[in-house]
Amino acid sequence: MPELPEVEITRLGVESRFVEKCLTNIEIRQPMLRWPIPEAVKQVEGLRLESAQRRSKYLLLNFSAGTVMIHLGMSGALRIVPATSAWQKHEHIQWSFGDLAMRLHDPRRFGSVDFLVAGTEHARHPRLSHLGVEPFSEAFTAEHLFKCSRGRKVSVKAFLLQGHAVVGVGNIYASESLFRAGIRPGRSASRLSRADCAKLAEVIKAVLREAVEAGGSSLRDFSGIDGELGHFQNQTFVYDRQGLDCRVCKTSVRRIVQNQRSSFYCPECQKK
DNA sequence: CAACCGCCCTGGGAGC
DNA sequence: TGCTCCCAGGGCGGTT
Repeated sequence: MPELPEVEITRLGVESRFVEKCLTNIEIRQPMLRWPIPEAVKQVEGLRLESAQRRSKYLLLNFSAGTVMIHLGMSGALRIVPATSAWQKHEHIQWSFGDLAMRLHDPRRFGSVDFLVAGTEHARHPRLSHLGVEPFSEAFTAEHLFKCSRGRKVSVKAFLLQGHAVVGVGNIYASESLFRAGIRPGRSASRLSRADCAKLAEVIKAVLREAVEAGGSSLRDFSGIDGELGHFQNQTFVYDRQGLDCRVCKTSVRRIVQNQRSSFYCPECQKK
């Protein structure tokens, strides 16, 4: 399930392989993903990939004519393949850089491919304009989290997932961060103290950084562009561990459902 | 605006 | 063995 660390792993892979290379061909096999892939993505054919950026969970591939914006949804991954190799099931689009190509593999097709014409600021794109701050940026502080959570009656878990305050924290890393901060997922965001926010900001950065170092989480579908699996899922404290002993205090980990989504927590370690 | 819910999609697992 | 049902969940759109 691609969250920020998985997208970052993918970005690093694309950057190391294809930046400065010429995108020789684009082939769309399944134009209908989350939204239809716009014809305009073809405009970058024949151009050099200038840089690979990430904003939230979006991968931004910059060319002189514009930016290709890729979202991996919840089952997407980019794969490196020889440009002429046979299409595999669930591979929807191919970007060839000479003999080597990159394909989007996404069984559930919750991912998307969009195009931003050059000259439009990334931040002004409707999908990007309402996003919160990047967790690794200087703007992500305890005070920022505190301010954003004022008046927010939603649970702190839902608050983190919304991405209005900070982006990139999905279901796995929200549960893990709240565990490390000792905060129950069901607690109202509005009731977080300054100290809670300080702790939460600190552990979110740590969890995400550790996940990037672990190559991300490969629970079901995710792998890096060379097929390498992440191993963060083996070191989670609570995520997907309902009924198992808490790694810290041996209490049984609980699973609850919030906003139709699973949350995991230790009732002993998370009392706040 | 906030809160909430339904929907998109497929594979995998449980239960019968 | 195969069927049916349910679940995984990010993000958007509609409603209250």
